[in-house]
Amino acid sequence: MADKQQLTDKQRLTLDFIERYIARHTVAPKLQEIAEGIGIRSRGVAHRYVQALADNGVIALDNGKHRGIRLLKPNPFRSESVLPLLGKIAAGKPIEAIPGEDQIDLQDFFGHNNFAVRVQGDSMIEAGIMDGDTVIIEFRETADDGDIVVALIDEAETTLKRFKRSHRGRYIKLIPANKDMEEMVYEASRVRIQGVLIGQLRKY
Amino acid sequence: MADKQQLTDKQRLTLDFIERYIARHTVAPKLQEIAEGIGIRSRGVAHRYVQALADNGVIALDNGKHRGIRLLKPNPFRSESVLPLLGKIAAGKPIEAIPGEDQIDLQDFFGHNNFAVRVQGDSMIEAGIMDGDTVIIEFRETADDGDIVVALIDEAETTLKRFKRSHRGRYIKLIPANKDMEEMVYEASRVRIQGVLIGQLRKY
DNA sequence: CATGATGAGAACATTTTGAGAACATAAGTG
DNA sequence: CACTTATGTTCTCAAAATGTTCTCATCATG
Repeated sequence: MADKQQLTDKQRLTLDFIERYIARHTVAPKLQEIAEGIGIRSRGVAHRYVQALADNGVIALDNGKHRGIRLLKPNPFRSESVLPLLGKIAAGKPIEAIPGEDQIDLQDFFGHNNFAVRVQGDSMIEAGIMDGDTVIIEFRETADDGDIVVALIDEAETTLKRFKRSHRGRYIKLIPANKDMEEMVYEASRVRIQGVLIGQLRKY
Repeated sequence: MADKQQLTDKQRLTLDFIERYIARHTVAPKLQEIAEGIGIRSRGVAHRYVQALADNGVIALDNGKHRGIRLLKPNPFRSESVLPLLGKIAAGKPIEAIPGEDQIDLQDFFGHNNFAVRVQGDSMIEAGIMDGDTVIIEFRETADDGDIVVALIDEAETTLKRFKRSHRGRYIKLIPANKDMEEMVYEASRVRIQGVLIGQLRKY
């Protein structure tokens, strides 16, 4: 039985790179990308390693096709959309799994009408949305009072604010979450909703 | 040819464009629009990609009809950990795919040693971490000064604070991000790092 | 010295991509 | 309806990108 143990260092590095690449991109890498990924320049050499892995039985090649590498074993780097949720912090005990609430699922973030926008500025800082954060927006043309929306004003300026109707819908208030800034009121016709905030995330 | 094939790069790009277009306009794009959207000039080439997608079964064509493309499946090729990042929203225009558009990849959140914790309390509110947020923690036993860590104090109490050594490492400061709260200093032996903050997210 | 792992890169084969002409049909207009 | 225009479809020609195979070279090791 062919085994990973029999691989040379570079072959293992190559396999590792391929697995990570697929986990990240969902498609296999090109030979050129593999070469760069393992620190060499030659496509030919990369191909030699790939061929060795195929001979070894850990991958299969779709002969001649671009990106024609398939993994034959489960990918240890595969992407998940759930994370273990280990309970509440500052609760006085070491962190432990809490029965009944055991996973956080980010599937909501990846709906088909969703997109991400990088936030600029501090206008929503009291809502915990800081400069540089990424917000997840669901594409919609309408919003309810209290929603945080991406609004296009006068077809010119885009902004992230809390949404509120006034004067029976003839006017729209866009309310920042920052006490140094003032809310703005526009005629409804000047404001177009581009999407509604459904999530926020930040990387450190 | 109706078999399930791997899509080529351009085919995937085409599918991606079509899905985004439909999400925004509710109708399918014309071939000319697809061509421009994926950066080519030839309607014929765009048609070739569309035909390939139809052969692959991810879309269906209303033969000959204008805008006669229907989506058949949720896109299995867009990674579940990737979202389009529309960065700057083009002034004066509806949100559109921007050439050179980037992606936000949540792959980082799903590492093997990561877990999620629900935050209780306001001790880190000035760092934009609010009550009810979920933080992503990488399991580690050590931290650098300035990291935000999950710390276990006296094997009894768990807390999320900014980490700082003092007195050459004999003491450890745990610093809240809330001016109403005070930083706390412990002997190093009383504090055990459980993990380091690498991300934060919130659902609305 | 013989051997094996490694790397560069040339040369070639095949796949993938692009342009655009030509035609057929759908959609719009009077 | 007749007519025009726009759009979808099919085709050929070509270029670019990628996979494959090869030779040559270096280095370490026994």
